Amino acid sequence: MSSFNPSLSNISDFRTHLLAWYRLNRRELPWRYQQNAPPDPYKVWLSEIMLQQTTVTAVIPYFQKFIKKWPTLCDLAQSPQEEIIDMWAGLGYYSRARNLHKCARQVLQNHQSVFPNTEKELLTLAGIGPYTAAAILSIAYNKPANIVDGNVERFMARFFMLKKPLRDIKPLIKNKASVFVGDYEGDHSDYSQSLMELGALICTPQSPKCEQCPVHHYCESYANNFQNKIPTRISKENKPLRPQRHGHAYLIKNKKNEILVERREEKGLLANTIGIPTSQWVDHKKEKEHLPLYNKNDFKEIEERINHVFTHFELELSVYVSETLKIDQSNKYYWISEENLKRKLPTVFKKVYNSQEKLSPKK
DNA sequence: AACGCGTGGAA
DNA sequence: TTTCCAAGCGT
Repeated sequence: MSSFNPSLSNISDFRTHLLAWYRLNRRELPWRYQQNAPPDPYKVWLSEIMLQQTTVTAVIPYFQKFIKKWPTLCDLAQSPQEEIIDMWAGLGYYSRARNLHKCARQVLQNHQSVFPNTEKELLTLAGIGPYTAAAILSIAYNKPANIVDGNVERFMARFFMLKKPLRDIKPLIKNKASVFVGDYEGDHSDYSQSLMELGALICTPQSPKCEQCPVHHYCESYANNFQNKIPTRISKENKPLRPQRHGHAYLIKNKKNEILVERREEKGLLANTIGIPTSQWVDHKKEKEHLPLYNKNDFKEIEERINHVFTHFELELSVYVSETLKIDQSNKYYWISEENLKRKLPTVFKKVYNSQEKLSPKK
C-alpha cells in the first residue's frame, strides 16, 4: 500500500505539481484577478460569500451586477440593507445578504474600510466563518491559511483514503490538510485556489478524472482504485422524508398594474425579502384546515398549483388572482409596480408571479 | 451538536 | 423522476 509520506520534499513536490497544473488549467472567473495583478479583498470577500453552497454558474451574473452597482466596499456599506437583499433575490440563503450588509458596515466603521488580515479579526465579522476567513487570508493577502471547503474535504478523504463517513471525520480532514500549509515562501493564494480548482475540475464528486490529476501518484485511493468509493456518507435511511406543506398565495393587482407585496419578517425563511402575500403554510394533509387570508369568492383560482422545494420541506401553493379586491391600507403590505418587482422576488414568489400567465381566460 | 437556511443543474 | 449536492454560517 502506498502512503503519502509528509516529508518536506514530498510536500514541496505535491505543491509544485498542483500549482503547475493550476496555472495551466485554471478557469477565468470574474473575481479571479489576472495573473500578476493584486487581488481586491472586497471582490474576494464578495465572491466567497456568494459561493457558499452555491455553484459558480449561479454566482457569476450576481457577482457582475453587484460589482457594477457597488464597485467598492464603501458603496455597499452605504446602501440600505433592503437594496442588497433585493439584488440577492434568487440566489438563496438570504442571511448571507443580510450579513453582507452588516459585514460591510463593520469593516467601514471598525477597519477603515479595509478587510483585516488576521484570522481573529476576520472571524468577528458577520457571515465570515473558518472557511471564508481562510479564503480571504490566503487569496486576498497571500498568507498561509488552511482552507477547507467541500472540495478540499473530498480531495483529502480520497488522497488519504479515509473510509469513514465524511460527517464524522471533518476534524481529521482539517488536520490532514494542514500538513500542506506550512509557513512557506510560496504563493498561498494560488495554492488555496488550486486545491479547490482541483476538486471542482478533476477530483469531482462523481467520476473523478484521476488520469488527469497532477498528484495522483501520491493518492492512496487511486492506488487502491477506491476513488469511486470515497468519500462515504451517512446512509439516509434514517432521514425523515421532506414534509409537504400547502398554502394559498394571493396575486393582487390594482388598476395601476401594481402588485401587493410585503417586506417579510426579519427572522426565519426568506427573512427580509419581498414576498407575495400568502396564508400560513400547513401540513399537506391538513390542507383544509388552514386559515385563508382572504375570501376565495373575491379571486380566480389558477388551476395549476406551483411547487417549490426548500431544504427541509416542499411547498405547494394555490394561487389566487384578483384585480378588483379592495385592500385596507396597513403597514404590512404595499404596492409595487410589476416592472420594479421582476427581479426582486425570491424564486418561490417569482413562480407565483409567473403563474398568472396560466390563468385561463374565462372562469 | 445538529439543524435551519434556497436554488438549480447534473446524473 | 428522484437524488445529490455547490467555494458554509449562525445558533
